[in-house]
Amino acid sequence: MAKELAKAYNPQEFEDRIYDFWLKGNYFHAEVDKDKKPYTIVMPPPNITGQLHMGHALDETLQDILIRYKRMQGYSALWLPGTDHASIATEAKIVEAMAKEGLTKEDLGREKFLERAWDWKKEYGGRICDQLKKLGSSCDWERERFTLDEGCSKAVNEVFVKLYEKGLIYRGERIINWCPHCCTSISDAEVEFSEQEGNFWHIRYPIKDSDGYVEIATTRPETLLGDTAVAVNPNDERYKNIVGKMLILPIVGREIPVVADDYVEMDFGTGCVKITPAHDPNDFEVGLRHNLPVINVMDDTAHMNENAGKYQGMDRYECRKAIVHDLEEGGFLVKIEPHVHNVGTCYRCKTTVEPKVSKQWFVKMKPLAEPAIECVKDGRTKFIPERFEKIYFHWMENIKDWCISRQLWWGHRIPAWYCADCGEVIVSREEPHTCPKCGSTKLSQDEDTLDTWFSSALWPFSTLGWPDKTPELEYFYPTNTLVTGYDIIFFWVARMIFSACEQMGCPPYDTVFIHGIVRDEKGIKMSKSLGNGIDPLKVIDQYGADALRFFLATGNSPGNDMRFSEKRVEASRNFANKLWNASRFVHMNIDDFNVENKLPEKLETEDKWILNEFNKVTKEINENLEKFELGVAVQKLYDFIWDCYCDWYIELAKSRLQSDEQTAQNARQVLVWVLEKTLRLLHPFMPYITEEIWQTLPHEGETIMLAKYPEYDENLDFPQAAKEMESVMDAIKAIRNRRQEMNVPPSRKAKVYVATKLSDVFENGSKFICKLASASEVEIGESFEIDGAVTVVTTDAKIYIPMDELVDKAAETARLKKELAATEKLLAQSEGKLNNQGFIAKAPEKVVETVKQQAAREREKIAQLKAALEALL
RNA sequence: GGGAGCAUAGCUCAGCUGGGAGAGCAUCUGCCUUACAAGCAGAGGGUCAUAGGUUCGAGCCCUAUUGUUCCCACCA
Repeated sequence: MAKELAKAYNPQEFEDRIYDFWLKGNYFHAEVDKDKKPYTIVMPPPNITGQLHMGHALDETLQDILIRYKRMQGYSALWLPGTDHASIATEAKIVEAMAKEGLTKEDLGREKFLERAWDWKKEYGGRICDQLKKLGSSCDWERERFTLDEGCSKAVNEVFVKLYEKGLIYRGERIINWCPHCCTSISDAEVEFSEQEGNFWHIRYPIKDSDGYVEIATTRPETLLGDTAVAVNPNDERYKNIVGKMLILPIVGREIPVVADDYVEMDFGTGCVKITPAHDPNDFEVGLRHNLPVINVMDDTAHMNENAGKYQGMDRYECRKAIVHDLEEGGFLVKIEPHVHNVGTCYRCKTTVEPKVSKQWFVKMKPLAEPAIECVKDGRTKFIPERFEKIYFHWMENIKDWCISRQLWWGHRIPAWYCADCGEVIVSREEPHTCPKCGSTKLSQDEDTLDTWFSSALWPFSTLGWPDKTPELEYFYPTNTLVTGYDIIFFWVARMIFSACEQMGCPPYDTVFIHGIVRDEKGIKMSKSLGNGIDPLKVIDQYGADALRFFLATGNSPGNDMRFSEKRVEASRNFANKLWNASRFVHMNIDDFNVENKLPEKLETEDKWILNEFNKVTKEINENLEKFELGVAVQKLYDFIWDCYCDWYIELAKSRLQSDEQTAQNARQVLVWVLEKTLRLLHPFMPYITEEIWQTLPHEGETIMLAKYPEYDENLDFPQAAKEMESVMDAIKAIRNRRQEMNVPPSRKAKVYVATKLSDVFENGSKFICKLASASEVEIGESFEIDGAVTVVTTDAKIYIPMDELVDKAAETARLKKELAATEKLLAQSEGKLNNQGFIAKAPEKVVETVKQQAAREREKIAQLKAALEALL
């Protein structure tokens, strides 16, 4: 490691080196250690197809802050990384690549296709992990997992078989969402609704053996081909007489019945609804109730099939046009009304999904949802922020069965086999060789794979070795915190919770820490199609990972979206630079001496002040971190480092560093001690720079990563000294302010007279007033009578600066009067409170005391101001 | 249709269990004060969306309203 700091802060020069140093030291690795308490985070596995984006950067940063904090607190802190096979996304990518070679999946066959997929995974699957490393992520790479690896696959089969045996997984013909582009079923959660402009086509359906007709309206005329009834409300007087009669389906000529069903709303449209059980979820239900035939009129790519007669082969939208045309020709079309409606689209490819009857595998959700609701209700798992619990409950309470089979090859193949001879369905952990029912060996495995989310739902325990009883599982499970965006609560969080409750008997973590999404500078969601995404790697190249992390941590409050802001990344980099330079200053002053990282016996007032401040901020940061208020914590650290340590303490220490050896040595020790502890406080947020600096300072241990996280220490409380120091600091600020107002350059020094009751305090502080308030000399007394002086009043002092030629008596008087009026107003407020019986009686004692002190200070200041005014006249 | 978030300085946002409004950026002024101009010292700028209510006390709690964003459901 570096022995000294480079002149300029240049994160590119050390970030990679430090990451390697951590890896070599194996510091990220967490072991089962009975002497330590475990703290576990499982990383939301990024897709192997993914490239690091700002959303990952935020998610990873928050996790790394938490895990580093806990590691420094002495936990055996495991952050378990991994990747997701992302069946649908990856398969699409490979199909796309093959298409360039003029190949299709079918050309290659399942086996060869999977070989290609695995090759692709080997080549690109690790890319996202390398990118995570750039951020400084301290995950345990030895324990890296993949949702399709052997262990996870074993867990998947185990769960599938167990649920099947319990009757919680079944196979059946249901209406599912079909994506004609991805050519697979997708779950309800994977359908996104988007508003689209369309039409209502009003169509006449003639009544058989009559001149009459009924009028229906539809947004999808092509589904007419699959109509098997028209429904009306049983209470609808208008249609009572035709219930049970037959209609002639226009164009097709098929006879379909009129049925009565409560599902139909009388007030909407014409009160008649065409029923297409094969292509609409509601119609499907109606069809079941009335025993209607189900006629599927489309194939897997949403082209019309053999049931569509002359329309066979047309795409669904071509067919729509053709049907409308033919209806018009046949005189069936009454009118066309423009209509905006919500259309379900595939979350991946945005193609309009086609509801379709299909034989699929489902998870029965109701029994699984109950314990998952319970564990959040009783507080075993809590969401931060809490409001997401409502969203979670709402989803869980209204959950429908989960369609888990996908017509894809890349994924966990469904562990079900069918007997060609007797039709027996065999669900088994291992491949069966004979049918247990008829003994046949003609068994074939189900062609489908499972929804990607089925395997990620098991992630918190499958990655720790389940279903085997491993020591890791025993020790690290249940995990502690899950960090993720609100956008995948349904996809993932909810499914993890019910899976864990079912398989493990307890929820997978105690806290779900939710963050928002990172938008672009204008507040628009970053997306590939808009091209407004900002590449975190480029930001890291330019400003350093620490700056990016700091920005992501500060801009953020739990559950809320944030905007990317290059200006703020730059400000974060500037903060790192500030810390860097402060550290260089410390080095300049300690390098030629033997300085221990230990507080000296004798502490000056300013030492006590900085220690008091440090202790205060340490306490607060710990509290904030425990409550997941990372943004608040890091803001406080920023203020402490910049304002307290750099702008004040270093400046206060400068004169001492020039003083006699013992005085200087004491100052050096305090400088080092506070800096070293402060670096620890900051380390979880800015791991690289803190390690780089820490290594050059006197320290114990190999790495700051494993240094103990500072805690509140009552021995560092110095309230009295802190107050005294602040009196002097107030005076300095007030003098600076006055000089600035009068445009006096710092180079022009002036003697300062301080009239105060706290003569010891100011005697001690006079060197600071000289240095920091451009005073040539400070004289302290009870009172002074000085002509032609500028007067500055603070609570504890009345200060005169004789600068005859600059003093404008009238202006001076006006200014003092203004300040007097302001202070009197404040005092009136304070006294108002103190005279209020309700306040005295009901406000906490502490608050009353504070107001009393305020009032006293205000009175003091008013007295000073009045005296100063009098002196002027 | 149901639900949620947000509304605070010119801009972007913090503000933790109610107890004298903050930061970054921008603006203005003065400084190369030997760690830092990616800096130092100062200044201006806010009826905390609106109207009620609870309370000794409200940016924070309650009710309503307006604007805005999002989630869920979905009537053919």
